[in-house]
Amino acid sequence: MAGLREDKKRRTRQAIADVAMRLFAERGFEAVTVNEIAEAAGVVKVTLFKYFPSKESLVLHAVEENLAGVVTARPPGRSPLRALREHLLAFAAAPGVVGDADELITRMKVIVDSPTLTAAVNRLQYGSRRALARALLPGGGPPTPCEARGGTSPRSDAGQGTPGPRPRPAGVPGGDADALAAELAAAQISAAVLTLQETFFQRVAAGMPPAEAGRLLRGDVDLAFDLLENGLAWLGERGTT
Amino acid sequence: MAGLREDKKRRTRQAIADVAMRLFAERGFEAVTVNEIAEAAGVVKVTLFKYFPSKESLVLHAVEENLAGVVTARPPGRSPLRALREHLLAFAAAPGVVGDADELITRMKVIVDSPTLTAAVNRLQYGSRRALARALLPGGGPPTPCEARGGTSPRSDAGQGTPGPRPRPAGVPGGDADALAAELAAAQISAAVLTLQETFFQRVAAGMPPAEAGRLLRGDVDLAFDLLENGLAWLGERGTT
DNA sequence: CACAATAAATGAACCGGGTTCAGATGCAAA
DNA sequence: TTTGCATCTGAACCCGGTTCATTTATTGTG
Repeated sequence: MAGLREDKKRRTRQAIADVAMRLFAERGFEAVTVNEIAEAAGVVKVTLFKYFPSKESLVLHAVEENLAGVVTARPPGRSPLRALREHLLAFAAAPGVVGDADELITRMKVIVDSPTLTAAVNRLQYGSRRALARALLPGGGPPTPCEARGGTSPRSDAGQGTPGPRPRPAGVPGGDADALAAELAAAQISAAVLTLQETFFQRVAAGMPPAEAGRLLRGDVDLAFDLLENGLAWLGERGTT
Repeated sequence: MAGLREDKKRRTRQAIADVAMRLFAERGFEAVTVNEIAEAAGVVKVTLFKYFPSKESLVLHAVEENLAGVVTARPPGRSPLRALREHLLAFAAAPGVVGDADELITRMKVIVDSPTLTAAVNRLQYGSRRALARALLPGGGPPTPCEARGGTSPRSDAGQGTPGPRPRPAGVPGGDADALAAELAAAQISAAVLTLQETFFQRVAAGMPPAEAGRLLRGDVDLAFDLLENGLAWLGERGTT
């Protein structure tokens, strides 16, 4: 109970992560081998892999967004998009919530500078995207308080403009069209969020203080969600042409 | 010119690719080692890697979409979204354009069944997305008839004028908002296209004949691009929710 | 306090993807 | 035929990651 053991484990884990970040910051992610990290941390490779499942996880262990949770946990009556927008705005208001600023900066620098890590971030996003798709489906969000029952049935063609997934593909059961629409929406949303993250990361990695980057992020979030809500029809008539 | 050498190279390459696909189809991508492939193809590992840069490229050597090209090559007056939609519809009309159907089916089965390969497809999409972002920027598409500026690099223009989307984030130079809007649009578009590809892949991998899958794809493309153009505002009022 | 039971760390071998290098082989032009 | 060059080969190597048997603690119990 005293946790003399637990404590040592915690400290070992922290030591590994710290020395890894230090080496990555000095020489770049790809130029450091896990053996070096382990040796510098006073352990052996196999021990390192007992604490972290992969080399990438040494950097990304804390970097994960779960959009699906935000959607399923939203208060009743709030649209998924609005919930997500507010979630991101909240993050923008307090970007340094985890760890201190300097460490955040170096971490983002390391990520942005390493193709392996950016690819890994992409991969994480892929997972969160599929979860989001399920959360967007009526039956998908398990413990959602609102919304009792959802037929696989159609959406109400709510008048204005050209709303949602209108023309049901012929010959496909309704559920499939719904599922595809949810998948497409999730893909668009998480792609937009990833882009916001990247922009934020790059600003911070370039030396901008997190608070300032957060302020800029606020505007970017609004831009992104306006695009998501209103569509890209403007793409035809760009200003300068 | 006779190319006795070239010919042998071509046949060797084809032999490697063929035997690799056969083994992958039999036992799955991850369960086959490159050594096995090389041996079965009558070469050695090093030779294999001279023909294909990676194990993944044995499957994905032909699978690549270039959306940026479609956008920059569009006829004048056509919006990028319309050009892309028509490009995908054209593909849907003739899905078996490359290779024969059976080979297409097994290849997609292999891809869909392998997490490594789906991740690789994702990674490819990341590349094409950044190219698309550049193509969507006014100065980005080099051979665009209109606005043939010789702008070398992205960052040059301090353009003024109303950006596509409405509210310019305060305190941000115009070029950045434009760039971000292009990046966001590209992210949304290529995410949607990837989703369409995945749906198509999965249908074909499940045994649906490519022509039939193409027919379904047509409806999906329209759904996806309607969503892209008109936005996701409908997400709030899902039908029977 | 001593003594198991248990958890964790170690070293060393192994695997698979990918690269490097010196040397063998063989087409091709002179 | 000779020379030159591209290609193939074998074998060693690197790195991320895993397996396994063994050792070294820590903890809970008699």
